[in-house]
Amino acid sequence: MVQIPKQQPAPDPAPDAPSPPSDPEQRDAPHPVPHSVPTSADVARLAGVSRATVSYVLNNTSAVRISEPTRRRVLEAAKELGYVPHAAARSLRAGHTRMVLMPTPQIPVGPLFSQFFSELQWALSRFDYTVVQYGSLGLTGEEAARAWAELRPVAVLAPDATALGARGVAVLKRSGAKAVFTLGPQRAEGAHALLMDQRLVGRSAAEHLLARGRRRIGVVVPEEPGLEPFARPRLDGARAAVRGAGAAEVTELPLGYGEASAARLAARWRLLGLDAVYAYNDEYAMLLMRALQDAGIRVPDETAVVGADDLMLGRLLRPRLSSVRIELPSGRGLAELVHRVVREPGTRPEVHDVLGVSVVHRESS
Amino acid sequence: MVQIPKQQPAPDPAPDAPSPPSDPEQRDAPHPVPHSVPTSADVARLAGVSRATVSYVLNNTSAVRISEPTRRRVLEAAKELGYVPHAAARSLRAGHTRMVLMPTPQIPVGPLFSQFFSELQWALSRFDYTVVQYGSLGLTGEEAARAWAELRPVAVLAPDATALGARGVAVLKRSGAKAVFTLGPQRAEGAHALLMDQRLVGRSAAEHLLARGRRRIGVVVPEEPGLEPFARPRLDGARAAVRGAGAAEVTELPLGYGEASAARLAARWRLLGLDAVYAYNDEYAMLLMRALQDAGIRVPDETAVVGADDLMLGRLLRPRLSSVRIELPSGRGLAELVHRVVREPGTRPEVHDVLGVSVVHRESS
DNA sequence: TTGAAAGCGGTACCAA
DNA sequence: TTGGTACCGCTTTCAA
Repeated sequence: MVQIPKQQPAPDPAPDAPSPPSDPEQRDAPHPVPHSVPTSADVARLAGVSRATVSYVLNNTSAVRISEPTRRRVLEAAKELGYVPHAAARSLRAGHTRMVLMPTPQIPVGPLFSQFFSELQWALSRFDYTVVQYGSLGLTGEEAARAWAELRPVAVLAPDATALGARGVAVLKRSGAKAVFTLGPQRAEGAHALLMDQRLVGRSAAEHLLARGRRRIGVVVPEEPGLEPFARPRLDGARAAVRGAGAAEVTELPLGYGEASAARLAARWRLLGLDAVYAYNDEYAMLLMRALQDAGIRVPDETAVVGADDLMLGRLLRPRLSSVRIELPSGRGLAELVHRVVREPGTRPEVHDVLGVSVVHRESS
Repeated sequence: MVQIPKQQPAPDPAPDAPSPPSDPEQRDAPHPVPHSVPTSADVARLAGVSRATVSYVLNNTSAVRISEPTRRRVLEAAKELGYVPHAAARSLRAGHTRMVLMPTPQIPVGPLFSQFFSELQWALSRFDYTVVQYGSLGLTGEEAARAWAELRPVAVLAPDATALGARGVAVLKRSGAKAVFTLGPQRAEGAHALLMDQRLVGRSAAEHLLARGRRRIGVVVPEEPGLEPFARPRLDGARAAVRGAGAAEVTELPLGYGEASAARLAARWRLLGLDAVYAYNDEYAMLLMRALQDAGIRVPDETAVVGADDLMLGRLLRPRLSSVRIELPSGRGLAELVHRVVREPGTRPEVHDVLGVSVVHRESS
């Protein structure tokens, strides 16, 4: 094992002596003194100035000019003590934060969304916002909202699987949030929405299959819980597309993410009498396509297969997997939108339809 | 395009107006006021009690018994106002937080780590910690540490691609962090480490190939930046394994994540004279294996292929992909460790080697 | 150019 | 059982 060099906790540098008689259990500390955290008062003391001056210097307050020598003394003192301002104290005083809170999505996100989120984060930080992801873990809409509201974020971007309801939105707004957005397949009353209408995905896939002359279309619905907010609308979208086309129909196909489940489905495939399948996304599509082939079903001759997300890996199977390519909005655009709403909190909630879809036709369909 | 129901922003369902009958100088508000955020003082006023009492009731303070009628009045007032406590104020007063800060990893994480993280988050919340992911975006170790320290987290779990140095660790500790962990392939002076030694992965893969009688082993190193902290040690691990075996050698193979790059590599494959390749992870392995097959190289006869991460998708190719299965520690275990260190901040930094690896032999090797 | 002091929203001690 | 009040760390008038 690696050797850990010994570590001696620095002795309390500022003995805080002037503590009034009222400093009882502060002394409960055992041996290795927990070394109290330096405050701006400590910096002031060390630099021989007032706390006000420290604040002026450290914030480059433009309304006040501090002499160069003083400035330098303060800066040195701060560095010497390793002073770091206390964000909570600051925002308490300021009466607002620059925090954009984004509850952690409950379901594992793919590379597409990761990329989008990372871009968004970067763009928001250009506007001087601090992006924080907060795990809410199984709290219902309103409870979750209350937990988030305690942090007094200036904006909340909620992946709406959390089912933030109208109530939740209200809680957040009352707590001072200037902008509340949902971000996903559903929307919430009172909140702005970046609506990612998953029906478009299913619709697009189904239309593609119809255009290829297929009529009896299966739609895979993952059995994994948590995927439902995505899977259900995709199925609905496919249904809607087919409804417009005469003599075509949709069959719902539950499928678990594993070879066994796929094999089971493939085994009864011919009984289903389908000539095409849209398989939720590329992973399920790859899984199913392989199982079909193993069961002797010819793709795409007997059954066409199409997935979604246009993963690179889908191109590696033979036949290459057709897929619905999904495009999310630019993080930059969303950041600007958030910024605008924050500055004009009055604006009525808008719904932005942000999902771009297009079919990438390859060999499987 | 699916029609988005034309959006009429529902008239504010709760017309904020009806401030309760008893609401004294709250009336300073002009028109449809931005309606200032209710504080515990507002609750106290509405309930006709002191702020202290409000605090007692809302926190179920056990040292103090509040009469049932008072209790109820306070609770009602709080609900009526939609009161949510201000976390910053609370922690300012308390002198500490229960926040566990986890800087967002810079590189996209796979399902393995996502799962681990989600479990960890859940387990920490059982200990009443609040897990927060904070995007630091391109700050160097010490700057990043300062930014994190402003939040005064009680613990920091840093995916160490952020290169949190000894300095960064010191900054965090001075700011009051009781536990600082790195979490990944490297470690930092002064911090506890959950060392995920990636060399094990490469070593394991190479040993497997050697055991299968292969001698001239290629190791794929992704060209994507950001993967280096993982890729480099994996390569080193493979080198180390081979060094022990006589007459074997390792060839480094840069590869970009795309078919073109893979095809290029495959085209010159026979010139390389390799009889096996360990391809960083399953995605790169799948990519390369397909390219090799397309170039007429027989897998595993001519060249054995092994990946890592044991993705489900790897089982769908033919031959099925052999892979190094990686096991991360249980989130529960780590949560307990964090909790322990928080309670005993004196404990010297320990290095825990947490990566479990095992080869899953399938058909590609 | 600098300092004194009020106060942001809670909590917890002490008195009533 | 309740209320008064002194803080926590920081910013920002207002005076000096």
